[in-house]
Amino acid sequence: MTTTNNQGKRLRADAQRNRDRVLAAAQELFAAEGLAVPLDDIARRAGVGPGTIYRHFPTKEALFDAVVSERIQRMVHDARELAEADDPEQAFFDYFRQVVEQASFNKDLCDALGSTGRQPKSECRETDFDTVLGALLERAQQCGAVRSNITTAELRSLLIGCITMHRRAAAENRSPQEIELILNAMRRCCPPPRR
Amino acid sequence: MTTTNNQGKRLRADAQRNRDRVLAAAQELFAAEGLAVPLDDIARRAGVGPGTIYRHFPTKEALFDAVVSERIQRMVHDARELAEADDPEQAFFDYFRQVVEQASFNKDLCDALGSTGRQPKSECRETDFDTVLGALLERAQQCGAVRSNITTAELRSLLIGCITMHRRAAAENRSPQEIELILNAMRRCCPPPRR
DNA sequence: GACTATACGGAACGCACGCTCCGGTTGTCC
DNA sequence: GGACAACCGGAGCGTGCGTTCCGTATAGTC
Repeated sequence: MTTTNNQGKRLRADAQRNRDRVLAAAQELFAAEGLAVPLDDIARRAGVGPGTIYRHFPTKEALFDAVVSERIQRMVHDARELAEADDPEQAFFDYFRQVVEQASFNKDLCDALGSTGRQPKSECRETDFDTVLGALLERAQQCGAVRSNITTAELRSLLIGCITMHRRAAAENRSPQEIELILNAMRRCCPPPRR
Repeated sequence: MTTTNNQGKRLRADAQRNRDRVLAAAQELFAAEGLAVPLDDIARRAGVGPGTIYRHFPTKEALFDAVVSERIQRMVHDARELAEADDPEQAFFDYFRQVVEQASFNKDLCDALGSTGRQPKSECRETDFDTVLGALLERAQQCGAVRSNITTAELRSLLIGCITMHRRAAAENRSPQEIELILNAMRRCCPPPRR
């Protein structure tokens, strides 16, 4: 993706190249370690000095937001596609599972979705995320697949809880069966026996 | 509680008093802010210099462990009492709710229970905690109140997930209804409608 | 009241990390 | 190919925090 500087002009070729490298390194390291990773590590991984990062992003948090925003945007895109699927039930549960798994392997998403305090830039992306999540939920509820007394706020909370559990299960090398329990609990009524 | 120094002798009166003050301040601040609170803050709150803390605890983490261990020990004690209650079902669910609520208001417990990496000293306390949790679970399962296909590891994961959700609900000023959903899901079969 | 081991406070050290600054380099345009 | 603007690397600054050190104060003992 080509980028423009603050005067609206195209970036010089080397600047664009370095910017891409920084973003790639940041994606990798933020995913692995979350916001806690030192900026110098990102610079080293990108083969770049720390100053170069600040040429492109005013602050470490801005870089983090850029990375997270893009990831969330991709998830929102997936949700929009699923929102038109034939089977609202499967769309809902597939998406839930998908987000849990993705966030479980991306510590940056955990940090971003989990924080109740707001990020400056990714806020709008998160609002989008809540919107599409609500849309998937509503459709699944209307067709009777999901309990009608679950709100979007509760769903998001359940999502974050499941992410926590999934990470925990992964750390303990066991399959996250307890998440199935919760998925079944969200269904309309009497879930079938679990195993 | 009177304490002895490393040679087994009783502490001097002022040392004992300061130690108590440090512990009290640490309990307060760790509960509010978790492990992240600066040690100098604890010292100031205790009306003591930083050096004094190090006279009693070799490291900040040791102080944290002391605080958390005591809190966990109290929870273990509660569980042991409940393990002999007449109604295993109520004992189980009461305890679950109680732990969730307590951890929700004590960030130090979140940090300790939530971390998959091990603490050096509180480890044994946590093992105790797993043991009593398992005992409560088993009794509730044997009397048919709780699904038989839930393991202790899964229960603990559910517990931590619920703590996450409870904190989130509290931050959003709503009642954590999604936790009731999970509690009902743990019951043997068809839960009654939620509201 | 004097003596000594014990304990205290707080200044200071070391380190990690976010961020800035500047002398040198490189792309771009004519 | 030369000139200029854009860009780069990395040394270094400021800050916050865990931890240590040492001159001073005080509890316990005779």
